[in-house]
Amino acid sequence: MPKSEEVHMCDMRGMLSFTILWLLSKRSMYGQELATEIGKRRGEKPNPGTIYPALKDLASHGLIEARIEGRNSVYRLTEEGAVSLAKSKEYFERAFGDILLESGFRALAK
Amino acid sequence: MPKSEEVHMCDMRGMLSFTILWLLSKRSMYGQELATEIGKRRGEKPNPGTIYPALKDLASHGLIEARIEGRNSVYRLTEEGAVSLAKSKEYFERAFGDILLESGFRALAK
DNA sequence: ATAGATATATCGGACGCCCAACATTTTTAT
DNA sequence: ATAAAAATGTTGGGCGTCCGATATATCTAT
Repeated sequence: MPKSEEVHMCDMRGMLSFTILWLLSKRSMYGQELATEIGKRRGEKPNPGTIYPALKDLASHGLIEARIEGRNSVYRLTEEGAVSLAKSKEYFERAFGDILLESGFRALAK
Repeated sequence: MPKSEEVHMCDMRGMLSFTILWLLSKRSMYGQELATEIGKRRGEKPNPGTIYPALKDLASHGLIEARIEGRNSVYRLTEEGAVSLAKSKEYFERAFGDILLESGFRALAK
């Protein structure tokens, strides 16, 4: 939460929450699914103590919503979450786009 | 500093330090130059209380080095810093590449 | 020489991420 | 029924980022 109020994310903190919102924009998932997906990107699966508080926080801000399904809490992106994600993506692209674009990565972007 | 020791960065924290290393890989700069450059990417220039501790920390880990020039401390990337940056870039590309690649951003990557 | 601008630096408090450890509940296998 | 596995959740401590406030030193005008 920078000074520009309404946007819950992101400064250079908030990358986990950003990733969660992005993943949920692809499809609804429950906690461990999310953790596994993040693990693929990071190399290591985040611990329960990392993922669940983040989900709780995002839900408390109305950016995601849970629906219980047996032993799973399946999360979906809310309208508000989609707006937040769009803004965060803008920020993210401006802040890191050129870093990502250089060198070997350019090839993948063809 | 994840569990994989030797790498000082990055998890999903460390984006500021990552950006600093990357900027210094382009050219040596002093603190306020770095802050201005980061400000272009972020929208707002980080405060002294953000930038200087980060520089101090990076220097204490041997990733950057200062040389005093009048009223400026000009920082340059060390060998060790270049190695750290390369690893961080790998991590970063794997963790966020596909997020950056989608939508409007793909056009810029031609 | 003095004033203002620029750069460096530290402090305190807040917050998001991170892990290891521990605890509980629910499903699945035996 | 009982054990194992899977998923959720909390706690405690540490770290990196972040800001606003405060302070000091150094250049640059006047």
